[in-house]
Parts: sequence; structure tokens; C-alpha cells
Amino acid sequence: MAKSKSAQSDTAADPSAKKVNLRELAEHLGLSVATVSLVMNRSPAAKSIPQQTQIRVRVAARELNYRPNAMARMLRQRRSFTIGVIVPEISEGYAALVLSGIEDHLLQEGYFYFVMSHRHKNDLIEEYPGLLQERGVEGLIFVDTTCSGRISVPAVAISGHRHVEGVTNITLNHTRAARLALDYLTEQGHRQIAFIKGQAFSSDTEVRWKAVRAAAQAAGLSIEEKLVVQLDSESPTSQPGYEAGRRLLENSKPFTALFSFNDISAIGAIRALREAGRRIPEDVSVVGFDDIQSAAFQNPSLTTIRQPLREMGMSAAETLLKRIANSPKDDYPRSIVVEPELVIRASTGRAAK
Amino acid sequence: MAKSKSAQSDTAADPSAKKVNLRELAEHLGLSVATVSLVMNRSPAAKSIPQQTQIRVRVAARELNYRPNAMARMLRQRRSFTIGVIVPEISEGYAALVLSGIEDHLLQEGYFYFVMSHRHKNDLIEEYPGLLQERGVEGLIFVDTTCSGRISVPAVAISGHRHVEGVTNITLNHTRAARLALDYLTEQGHRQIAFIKGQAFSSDTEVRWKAVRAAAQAAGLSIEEKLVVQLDSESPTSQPGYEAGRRLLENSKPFTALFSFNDISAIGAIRALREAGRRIPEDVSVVGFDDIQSAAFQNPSLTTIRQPLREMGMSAAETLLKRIANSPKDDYPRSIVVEPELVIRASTGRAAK
DNA sequence: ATCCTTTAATAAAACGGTTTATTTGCCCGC
DNA sequence: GCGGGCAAATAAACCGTTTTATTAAAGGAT
Repeated sequence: MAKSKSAQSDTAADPSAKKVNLRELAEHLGLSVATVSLVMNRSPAAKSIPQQTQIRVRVAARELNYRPNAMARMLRQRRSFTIGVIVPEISEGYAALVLSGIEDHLLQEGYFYFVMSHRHKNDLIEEYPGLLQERGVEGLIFVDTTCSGRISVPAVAISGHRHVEGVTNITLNHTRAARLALDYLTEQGHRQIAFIKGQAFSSDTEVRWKAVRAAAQAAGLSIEEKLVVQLDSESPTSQPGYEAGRRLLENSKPFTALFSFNDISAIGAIRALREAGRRIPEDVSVVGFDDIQSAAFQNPSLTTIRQPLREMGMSAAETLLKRIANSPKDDYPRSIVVEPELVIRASTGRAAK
Repeated sequence: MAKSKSAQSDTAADPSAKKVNLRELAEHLGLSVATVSLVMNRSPAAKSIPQQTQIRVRVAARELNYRPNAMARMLRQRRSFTIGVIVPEISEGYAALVLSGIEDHLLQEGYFYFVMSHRHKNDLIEEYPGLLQERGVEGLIFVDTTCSGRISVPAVAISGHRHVEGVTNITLNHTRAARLALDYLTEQGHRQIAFIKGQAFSSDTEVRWKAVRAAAQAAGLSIEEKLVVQLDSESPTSQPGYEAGRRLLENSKPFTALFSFNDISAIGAIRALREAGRRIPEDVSVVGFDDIQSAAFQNPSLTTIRQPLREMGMSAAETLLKRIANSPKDDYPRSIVVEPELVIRASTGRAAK
């Protein structure tokens, strides 16, 4: 912090005085706004302006505490340096990690971002991209949201899973993810494996389930219908997982392992299993998905398929900014695939029996 | 979704055609921009414009897919309908809940918001308010961040705990919070209670600790120095809590209960206690703070002092928008106090012995 | 006819910058 | 003594709205 004597109120120097604009600054200097603008922006056109004048301008700008008006500048340059991010909800877990990755990269590049969460309401999903574009965002990032409608700016979807013209998809290698989980479980001797599918609205649900079935087949496992349940409430908590766990138990088909759609629901399911007297992992091994921050601190700590969520966020931001920079050209990556990782913790072990 | 035939490419109707601006729309109509603007904004000055013309204008606007340029409008009206939110991090837990409350209210009122997270870096804390103001935000919300520097827009701080001119503070009734926790624990027969203090950088740390000491005194408890440890890493995970728990055990002073600074750290501490063979709650009762979404799904589920985090977020947004509306007048609430609530779950029970 | 009102609309000045094209000296070479 | 070139700066257009003051025509009252 600069040492500013707040007592000294007469100089135009430090107070949070009223805004001074370019015209006033120029008048104060006895120069034209054009000159001052060129200097302040270190425009190449300013090369013919002598150092001395440049310094004079900058000193005065500091003294008068000149701050260029962002809206005026945006209007003229037709750039907002703002991007829009659409997420299902600002929840614990998934979105929080992705957002922090996005933010990291954007702030570093001088961009700001708007967040809007739609809580799976279809009308909001339809409406938000338009609202953001009216606000002048230069690009959009969709997180776990299948984007629809006309989009006239570059866009990136994280786990979007639908090929939309103009949208770059960032997705996990689900095939590999499913194999990691099932191969590991079968290695541990599990053959009766239960599954919790994601909510219908989650864009990952279908592709992940397809991958699981393929992986099961490859591993010579057959998936019992009674060992498959689906999440169905839209709560972002572990409650849906808990309910799914209960349903699984009601089906009274024995199983020694559970592969759940995500960590949040795995945690809920574990609670249901426990209440029914099953010990984790002695009676049932549980594998989650995502590796959210709290997964490692569950009791027992959660074995899970890690998605590099922060990295996916960063990659989304990076890709988007590149696309914006190249804007008129429409050669852009359609798809970026990231790799999962099996993180073995304490919620899994060898099959009983 | 409107039924729009995407094949029909000749009419100017539906395609994501190039932007049409007010001037072009006016020309198309054979009217002046002024007239069109008045109609589109339903300005009171438009009352003298006949219904028929108004309809004509609106129909054409729809047909040409006219969207007013937000930057031009903001520049002219000198309003951005944007506010800035500064948080330590977009983490699981605390900030996520507060943010969702903030968002709820803001979107409802037609405002957008920028988020910036500083991860406790002092230079960023200094820098961000200025950056946001340069971006034209009409107000600022600080979450768990003591704001500094000159602020020339209305501001609200959640758990700011420092009286800063121009900032409304939203705080929890910590006195009551501490009493709820300690009265409950003493009722359960606990006398040897350990404490985990918050990190030095958290704005809640000091006032909460002061309240705890006062409550302890009121309950006739003395706080043993060896039973107090402080969180000290800046990780937003449970790791610092885990480390704090270990330190507590190393001090080898017996205790039957632990009151931790927040849920995240309580979860870490529980892990440390467990590793040392202590059962929760049979050997040690643990009380957290915040009631983040995952608290209810811990194993055992976490007894905690609930802060109404979403409500605090909503209240912050509401207060801020009210202040913006009244802007020139500087009578504003200095402080808003919200009440905590004791949520008893399974991590606490009667003292052993 | 004259003056006032009302209706329907417009011209033009903001808002606060950026940027292109142009001006004004001034020095240099011949 | 004059055209050319350069240095230093500026005028003015532009970005796309909003909003105030003004105009133009028509109708009504006196």
C-alpha cells in the first residue's frame, strides 16, 4: 500500500475523490485526449511521442488517480474481456473444483467471468446463454450442461457429450474410467457388483453407463438388473445416493461391491449400507467417481475414479481464450479428452466369501 | 422453444444472423432511433406514441432479432447491473453455500456478478476491489475477507469483523454460537474439552475464539492451554484439521470432547483421532461449525453449530442492492446479525468415564 | 385569424473512451 | 527558396445506446 496521508485533503492526490476522466486529464495536461490515450495504452502509434511527454502524462494520471472507464473502452473496442460460465449449481464438489480451474486461467489472462447456475431447470438452461451473450460475453463455458439454442460466440463444454456446432467438448475417457474401476474390482475378487447410475439430467450419465456396460462385458461380468438403481432427485447433496442405496438393499440381491456414479452419491449410499449393518469395505467395497476434495477425508476414505476437474476447468478456459483470439477462423478442436485415474483408498478391499 | 424453421434462410427472422443495432432497426422502420429506443424501453416518454406504432416497432425488433448492446447502454446510463464478489476460494463448503445465496437474489433482480478468489494472498486482497471497481461494479460483497483500501461503491462484508466506513457487516452471533456449543457439551457431562482455533487469516477466528473463552467462563470451565491448537495451513481441505488433531494428541492431555473451528477441520480432526484409536463419539465427542452440506453425511454425522450460510448470502445481496438503490444517501445498516443453531447429530454423546 | 395544447416524432447531445487520418512546425539537402 | 521527411500532436469519427429539448402538424377554443 502506498503511504498516503489521508489528512492532507487538498492535493488531488490520494482521496477516493470523484472520478476524473480522460478529457479532464487531457485538459489538466494541456494535451488532447488522443495523445493521452495513446500514451496510456502504450499504443505503437505513441512511438513518436517523446519520453518526456509520456512521463508527464503518466505522472499526472497517477496524481489525478485516473481510471479509464471500462464500459467506454469495451464499447469502442467491442470487446468485454468477460466470459460466461453456466453450471448446474455452485455446489460442494464437482462444480467448485472446475470453477476454480477456470478462474485460475481466466484471471491470469485478464478476463473476468459471470457465473450462472440453473439447478437443472430447463427454462433456465435455455435462457442463460442468451442472457450472457446480451451481456457481451466473448465466450461461454458449459459445465455438465448440454447446451442448446443458438450460440454466436466460441464455446467450450465440460462433459457436454453432444456434438454441437461451434462447441469444443472436453470429456473424460469414460471407457478407460469404467475399465479402471471394474478391472480393479474383479481383481479384488468381486463378481456381484451393484451400480448406481446418474440422474437423467446429468450429461455424463448415459455415456458413463454405456462405458460401464462395455467394461463389464470385457471383464466377463454380467450386470444384474436388480443391482442397478438410478439417482433421481435433483438435490446436490448425498441424499439421492442414500435413497439409491436403500433401494439397492430392498432389492435384496446380494452384492459385494458398489460402483457409484459420483463421490457425493457414494457417500450417501455408504450411509444406507451402514444403517443396514454392512461394513465398508469388509462386506461391501465402494468405488466413487470424481475425487472431490472431501473424498479423501471420508470415513472410510473413498476409493474413486479421479477426474482431473481443476485441470479440465483450466483447459476449458485456455481453449476458449485461444478460440477467441483466432475468432474469425472456425478451425477449432471439436474434442479434448482427459484421462481418469484410479485412486485406491480405504473403502474397497478383497471380496468377502 | 419457439418453432423456428431453420431451413428457411432467406427471411431475416431466425438465423443467428449478424447483430442488428438500433440504427439499422430504425432505418428499417423508417423511424428515428429515438422513437425506437423509447418504445423498446417502455419509457414514460413513449406515452404519446400510438399503440399501432409501438406494435410495429416491437414486431420488427423481434423479426430482426434486435438485441440492445449492453455496453452502450451501460455507458450511457452509467450503470452496470453488476456486482463483485470476493471470496477466499471457491471451495467445497462455506463459500459455495454463501455464493449460491448471493446468486439467487442477484439473478432474480437482474444483476450479474463477478467472482474473484484470492486464496488468502494479501496482494490479491488489496488488488481485487480496485480491479472490480474499474470494471464498473456497482457494489462489492466480501466473503470471509477483511476488506481494505478505498472503496467507492456500496459494500457488504460477510464475517468481515472490522468496522470499515461504508461497509455493512453481516455477522453471526458468535456469543450465542459459543454458548450453544459449550452448554450442550457440559450438559453432556464434558469437562475436558479441546479446541481447534481457526487459521490466523480467517476473519472469524478472533471473534469466535473470544466468544468461546467467554462462554467457557460462563459455564465454569477453564480452558487448558494444552487442549488448544490452531489451524495453520491454508489448504481448503481437511488436511489442516487432521494435523491439528495430531498435535492435540501429541500434547497427551486427555479430553472427552473437541470443538473445532469449522466442519472441514472437524472432519480432519476426526480422522486423526480415529487413527489414534479413539472412537467418535464414545471416546471423544466432536462439534463442528458451519453445517456445510456434507456435514450430515459424515460418518458419524457431524454435530455442528449451523450458520445460515445461504441466508447470509441472500441477505448480503439484498442489503447491497438496497444500498445501491438509495445510493447517494449514506444512511445504511452498519451491521446485521444472524443467529446460529445447534444441530445435534451422531458425533457427540455423553462424556465417557 | 390567433393562440394554446396535444400528438407524434425527431435532432442532437451526451456517455468516455480508441483510432485513423490529418495538421503543423521544423530541419535538411540541394 | 523549396520540396521532402520527420516529429509531435491533434481533430474528428466512431462504438450503440439513452434522453432532453425541439419541431411540425393538427385540433380546439376564443
